[in-house]
Amino acid sequence: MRIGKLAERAGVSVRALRYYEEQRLVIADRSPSGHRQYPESAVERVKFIQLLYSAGLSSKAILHVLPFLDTLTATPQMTQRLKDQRDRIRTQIDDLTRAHDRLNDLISLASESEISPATCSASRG
Amino acid sequence: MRIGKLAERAGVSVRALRYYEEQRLVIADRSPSGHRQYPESAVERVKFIQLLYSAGLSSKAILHVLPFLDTLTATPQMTQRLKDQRDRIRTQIDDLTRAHDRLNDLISLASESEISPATCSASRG
DNA sequence: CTTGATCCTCACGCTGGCGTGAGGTTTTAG
DNA sequence: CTAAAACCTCACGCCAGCGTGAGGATCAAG
Repeated sequence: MRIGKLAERAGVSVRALRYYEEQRLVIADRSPSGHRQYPESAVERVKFIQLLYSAGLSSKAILHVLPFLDTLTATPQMTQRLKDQRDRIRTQIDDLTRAHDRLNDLISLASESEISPATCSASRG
Repeated sequence: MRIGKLAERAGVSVRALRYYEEQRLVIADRSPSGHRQYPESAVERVKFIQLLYSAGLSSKAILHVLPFLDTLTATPQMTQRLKDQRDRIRTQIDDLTRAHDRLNDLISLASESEISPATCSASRG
C-alpha cells in the first residue's frame, strides 16, 4: 500500500507518516521509483503510534517501546520502560481527574450564580 | 508579597509568573520602583492556574475561565466554556485510559516473554 | 556606603509534531 | 499521449510555555 492510502486508513496525514519514518517508528519498503510501500500491518502500527502520541509519549519513548511489537519479546529494560510509561500515564490521569473535579465544582457554582433568584427555588426544588 | 516569594510558595518559576502576567492571568500591583506586589490570594490563584495548565488548557482558555474566580458569577457563555473544558478533559482521560490499558496488556505479554521457560510454570502456578 | 540578593525589561533560544510551499518525478485515468 | 493526481526530497514556519542570559535598577543588612 502507498502512503496516501495508509494515511487515509490510519487517520493521519501523509506528512505525519513521513515524520514517523524520519523518527524510525515506521519502516517502509521502496518501489524502484522511490515510492514508499507499506504492508497491511502498518495500519495497526500507525494507529498504535497515534495512541501513544495522544497519551503524551515522545517519539523517542515510542521508539523504545515499539521493538516489542515486532519481536514480541522484551528485555527487562524494555519491560521497565513500558511500566514507567504506564505509571506516568496513570499520574497524568490523576492530575486530569483532579482538574476535572475542580472544574465540575466550579460548574456547579456557576450554574447557581446564573440562575435568577426568582427561579432558584423552582429549579432546586 | 514579591515575585520571588510567590514563586516559591506556588511552586513555579519567577519567569513563569512574569509569563502569566504577560498572558494577563495574574495582575500585580507595582511598588513605586516597579517591583511586582502580590496579595496572599495570588498563591492559590497561581496553583489553580498550574492545575489548569497541567490539564492541557491553553493560556487563552484559562483566561476565559478565570474571571469567574474573581467575580464568582458566570455568564451562560462562561459556564459553557467551563463545561467544554471539562468535557475535553474527560475525553483526554478516556484516551489516556485506553493507552494505559494497552500498555498494561503489553506489560503482561512482556513479563511472560521475559521469563525463561524453566521458571514459567513455577511463576504461573 | 557597600555588597549581595532580588528585582526589572528586553529579547533570543528551545522542543516537538507536524503544516506548508517549492520544485521536480511517477503513476493513473481517459 | 496527456493531464491530473499522487509521490518524492528539501527546508523553513509555527505555537506555547517557559529557560536563559544581558545589562541595569533596587532593596535589606552590616
